Amino acid sequence: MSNEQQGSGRARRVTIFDVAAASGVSRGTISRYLNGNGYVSETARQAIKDAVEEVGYVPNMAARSLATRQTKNIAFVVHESHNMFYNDPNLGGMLTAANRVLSDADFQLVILILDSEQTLGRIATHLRGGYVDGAILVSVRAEDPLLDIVQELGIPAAMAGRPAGQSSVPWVDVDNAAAARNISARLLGTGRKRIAMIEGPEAMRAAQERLVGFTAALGAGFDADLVLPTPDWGHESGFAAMQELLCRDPSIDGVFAACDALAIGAMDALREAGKSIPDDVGVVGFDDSLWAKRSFPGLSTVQQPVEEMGARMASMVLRQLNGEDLRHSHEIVPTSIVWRDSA
Amino acid sequence: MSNEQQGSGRARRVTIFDVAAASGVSRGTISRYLNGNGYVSETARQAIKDAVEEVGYVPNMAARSLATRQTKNIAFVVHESHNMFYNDPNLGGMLTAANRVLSDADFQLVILILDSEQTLGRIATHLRGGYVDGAILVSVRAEDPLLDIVQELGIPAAMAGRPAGQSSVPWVDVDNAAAARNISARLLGTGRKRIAMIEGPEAMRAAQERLVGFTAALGAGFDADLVLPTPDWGHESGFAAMQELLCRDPSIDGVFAACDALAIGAMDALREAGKSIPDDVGVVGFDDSLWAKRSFPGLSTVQQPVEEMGARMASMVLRQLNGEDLRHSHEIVPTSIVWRDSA
DNA sequence: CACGTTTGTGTGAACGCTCACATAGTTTGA
DNA sequence: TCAAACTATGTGAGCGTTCACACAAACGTG
Repeated sequence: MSNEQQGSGRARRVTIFDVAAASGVSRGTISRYLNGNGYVSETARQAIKDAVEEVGYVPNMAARSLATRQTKNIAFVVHESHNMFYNDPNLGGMLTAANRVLSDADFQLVILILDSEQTLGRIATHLRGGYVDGAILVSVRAEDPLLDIVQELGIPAAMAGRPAGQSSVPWVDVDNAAAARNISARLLGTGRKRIAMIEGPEAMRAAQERLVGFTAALGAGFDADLVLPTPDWGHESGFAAMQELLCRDPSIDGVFAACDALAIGAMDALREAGKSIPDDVGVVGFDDSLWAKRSFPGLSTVQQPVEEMGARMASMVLRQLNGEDLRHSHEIVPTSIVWRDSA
Repeated sequence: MSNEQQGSGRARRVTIFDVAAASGVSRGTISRYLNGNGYVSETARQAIKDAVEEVGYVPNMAARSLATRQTKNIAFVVHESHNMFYNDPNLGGMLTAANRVLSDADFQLVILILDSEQTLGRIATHLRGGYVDGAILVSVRAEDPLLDIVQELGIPAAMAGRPAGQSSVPWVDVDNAAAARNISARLLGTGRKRIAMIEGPEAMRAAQERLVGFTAALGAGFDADLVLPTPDWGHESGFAAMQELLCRDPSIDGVFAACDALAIGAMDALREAGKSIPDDVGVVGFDDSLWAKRSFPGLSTVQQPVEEMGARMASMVLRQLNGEDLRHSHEIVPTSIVWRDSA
């Protein structure tokens, strides 16, 4: 059934020479046929095709990479410590879309997980060692060493989210301010009078931008006392922030949380305080993560066009591979709102 | 700040020859130093170390792979269509653990997503083209072409879950029957009298095994009428199955669902039927997925030792790389129970 | 002190591919 | 009709490593 040699010694690999022998055509022509450049006659074409089939030839990537200096691999680097990898469907969407775009261009996406100093070194080696032709970076943190590495290497790259420091790596991000303004306006439209915002870590750009949108939406109804930053984006922080907000003003009837996890935490706190959602208080979030889908009641939130982002990052890398200079450029993609039952 | 050449032409790569020139030592010695085999004097060692630093040398993986016929890469192949990638924390745990084990052995994990016929072909090429030395397969489906490819190629591999057909690829799985028996017994221990099971797709081994455990736990209290298979593992199927079960016997006071999604669906159906959980009916699931954590009330379920599984698969691959013959072998790992509020 | 061992080093040939160049036949066009 | 294209093919060199082998020095040991 299987035709590989078993047992003693490693079987000699099938090489382009075998195809040459079987087809009666030279290496050069076969290479041209395989890579689709240069002239190959119809007869040769057919002979090669049959020979490839006959001997079971598969090109050796290492040899090809060595000769061409490219691998047809693109890295998708994920910070595991951000933990988004498992909880965040956004990441999955980006992955899928990027994978599709790259596949179409005959590139293979390889995902690298960054979860320790040791891994950082290995990934750096991976990138500069010529395993990949380009990189897509997601969940990049402020002052990320990865960013420096990619920049220094000068390999084609793209990242999700606006970088914290200055960096030449092109990025794609959503219009946080517009999204925040839209969903806040919609929450306002349900007749709420006292709307609070759980801001997220105030040092982070995304949090700041979302606050801008929130402020714009509320206009005169804005009250700085009802905006509370949190140390992180986590569920527990949302819980604590909501408790604090309720202390400040028990009459709060609407909450915009800067991410879904914060919103879920806030809902838990509200429930514990005896508030009903959405009757007493309307809650909206940001991200459209799994939590939003499975929370009770379903969380109204901002849906990020993650597929779009993934696809754009992929094509940014591809374009750079094609010689375009995309340094310092960026793209902003629009969001939409998913309205469920929490407001 | 950055020292790479900009602009015209591609910069010549730094090779082992540059290190040789800078250190006054030959290629051979440098190679021995880098790979840690053979003799290298302390003086040479130091000189090489300095030279590597000085010229900024990083070994070229393609060249190394070509010469050694190995890549130090292990593939982690995921069926995207199973959609577990995004929803299932189990997968994330396996990934992390496998990554850790492989990193320690100086291997790099690369994740490949299988989401179409086209991708299948590409991945097959990737595997046989010599991009990786081995593969870890998760969410393998019955009659998976991937399994055939891996087997035919004869590359070191390991998979999660007992394969449906016969296959020589070693696998790791949980003791489904024991886990099902344990959690069913525990549910029984809460004083339930009429316990139903939502079995899952009855053609699937995991479903069958869990049924065996369930039957064993119930003993004389078992009633075949209260076991219902479903067409798939989805939430909607759980909902429908629960409705059917309630028709058959409205006095049901306990439900064991063969996976969390089914359990969540069942809970929704129970709620709709006016039953309170856990007072009227106790519900338990299987998997400890995100759904279980965020459901309301929190779902009591079986926790799979995913890290353990990931680590074991990784070391299975490593051991095969080391020459061990693991074909037709397998390992069973024990589960634990996470008791929340749904029963 | 001659001889085997251990320690250390350099060199040529792979590894399997692509690319540039050389060569040659076959069309075109003035 | 002869040169300038276009079409088609083969060949040698090179991509950057490792590995086997040859060699050489230093070190016991009988």
